[in-house]
Amino acid sequence: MEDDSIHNVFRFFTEVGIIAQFSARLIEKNLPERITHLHFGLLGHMSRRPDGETPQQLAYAFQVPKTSMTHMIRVLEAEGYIEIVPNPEDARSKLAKITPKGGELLMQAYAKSAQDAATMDPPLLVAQIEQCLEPLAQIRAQLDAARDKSG
Amino acid sequence: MEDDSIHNVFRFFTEVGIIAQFSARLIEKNLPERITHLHFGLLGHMSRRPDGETPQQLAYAFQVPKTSMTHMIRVLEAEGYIEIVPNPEDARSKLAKITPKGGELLMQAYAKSAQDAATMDPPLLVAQIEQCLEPLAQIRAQLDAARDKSG
DNA sequence: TTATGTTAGTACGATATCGTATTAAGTAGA
DNA sequence: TCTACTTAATACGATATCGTACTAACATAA
Repeated sequence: MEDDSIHNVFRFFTEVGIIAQFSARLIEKNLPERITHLHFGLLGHMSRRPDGETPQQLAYAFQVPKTSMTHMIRVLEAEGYIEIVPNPEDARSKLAKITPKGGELLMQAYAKSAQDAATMDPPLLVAQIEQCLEPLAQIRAQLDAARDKSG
Repeated sequence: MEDDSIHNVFRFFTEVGIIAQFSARLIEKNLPERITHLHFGLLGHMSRRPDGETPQQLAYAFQVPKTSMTHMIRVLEAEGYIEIVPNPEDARSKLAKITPKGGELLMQAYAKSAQDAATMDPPLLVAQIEQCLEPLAQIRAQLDAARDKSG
């Protein structure tokens, strides 16, 4: 790879890192005390999987260690946003499912954050976001594929 | 803002979040035990500011609480990657400067990560990266501006 | 100069992250 | 059905994050 390309890759990662941090804050401003953007992501993930997922699957999907996922799940359960039920297919395992209260939280936070985003400079922002959405999705898919090979 | 646009904003944040997490891991694989991608970012930042910056400025630049920055700086200093000197302009304050050892670490980690990125399978989509670099920079600038208003 | 308010950094404590080791359950071969 | 191996989740401990409260230094006005 050429020097210029390498430089661009790092610059890309830097921009992406800053934006990610910003979006995390944007979301967390509209979430209760102990709930983070990762919890929000978990709820969104589960809302698309009504049958529930195992902690293992969730840890993989969010690329965090299993022990961290154990802890996050406990917090969500303690607050009533999800419920943990035994996994009928495997007695070692469990299934985490979103509750109505969790769905409620998800929608509320979504709506409020959308409101916040709308008060910036929507026309410009929206145009630029739409401009990089496809390339970003492709890059992410690529990184996912690379990660599956290396672990 | 329209429903579609809102949806795209969230999708954008999701993609960006995943990519950011990936790049963090990519870098941290090439850093010593206690050093994270945020420390790496700090060193890069300081390398462009040979006169040093105050913890306050660093906390603002990286959008972390002051107390978190205090801790990060301590780790970097304990490992010899930066040095802390009194701020001649303000006796309450300090200046953090990168040391030669810190510059060394920065370059090594940069080189190794570049190597990793270059040899990735499947190969990185450099074209797509370059395609969204400009829009991303503009989005980031816009978010920076919004943040300055709200704190 | 004193009084009042602001700012830089940190001590401290609550909680979060995550690596290592452990337990319980599943699986496969002899 | 043993035995050995693998896997899901967690207990535990070290370290990190970050909110609150504090101290010391600065600034401003009277």
